[in-house]
Amino acid sequence: MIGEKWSLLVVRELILGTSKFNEIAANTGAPRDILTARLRRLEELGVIERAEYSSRPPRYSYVLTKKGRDLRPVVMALKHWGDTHVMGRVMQPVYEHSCGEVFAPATHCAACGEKAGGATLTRVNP
Amino acid sequence: MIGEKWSLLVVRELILGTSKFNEIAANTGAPRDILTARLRRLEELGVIERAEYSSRPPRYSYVLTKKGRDLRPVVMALKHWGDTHVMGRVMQPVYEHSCGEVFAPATHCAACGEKAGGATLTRVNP
DNA sequence: GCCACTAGGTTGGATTTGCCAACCCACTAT
DNA sequence: ATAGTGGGTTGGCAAATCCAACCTAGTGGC
Repeated sequence: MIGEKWSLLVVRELILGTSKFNEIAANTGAPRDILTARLRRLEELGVIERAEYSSRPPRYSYVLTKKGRDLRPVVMALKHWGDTHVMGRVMQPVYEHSCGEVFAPATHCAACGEKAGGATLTRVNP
Repeated sequence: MIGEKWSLLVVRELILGTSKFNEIAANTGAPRDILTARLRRLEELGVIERAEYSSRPPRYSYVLTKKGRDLRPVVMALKHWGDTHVMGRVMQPVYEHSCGEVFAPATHCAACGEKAGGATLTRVNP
């Protein structure tokens, strides 16, 4: 669903607050025709919604649905991975947590709240 | 890097413990020639490693490097999203956390350890 | 009234990528 | 002798992508 080229980049842009067609095109580098196709597809999948913010001429802004917003952990985790393993330099922070520190994601167990590292997880039905 | 078609599915398989070419091909559904290209690419990117487990005839197993293993949070988050929003049914569990419960990922702040929800994050330099 | 510019696309044609079935080689097992 | 396994490679075709140019319907400047 979000594995097609450009789709997750579109979601990233919407998470970051971009909402207009041309901005998304510029920030992702996606060709405009492909971008149109992806936006339509993401809309029909219920990941994003199109809101008309002007009629005559018709102008639309794109926003995430709940389903789309729930992809934030995925994008955050991927960004963290990219910062750590791909970019050779420290990236400027994007989010700050309510504790006051720059936000970096850590995966915890939803049931107990403890950090979930390699050894704390065991496969079921191997 | 991992946005090409099949790449992240390959990583998923390796995370789940699959290591042989034919198994990866069967579990992902990727065409064999494309799979070959992806495996070579992931190897040169340092995400996976090829280990010869038999010479004459040469046979290889594929394993994740540290860089590749660090993608687990991404795959976990994506699986969680898919289970919640795409699959209409409850999936059989894959991991169990050391606390004894079925594992579901939750994103916390790496600095303070508190859960990181929508309102606890604020953008820096909007 | 004329020109340039913005926003959100659509179109045509070239290029790239992906898919599939078939084939290959070097073994092993029956 | 035959079939099966493992890890590929090859050729031909279909589909997706890319890019530049174009379109429509406005707005702003002079």
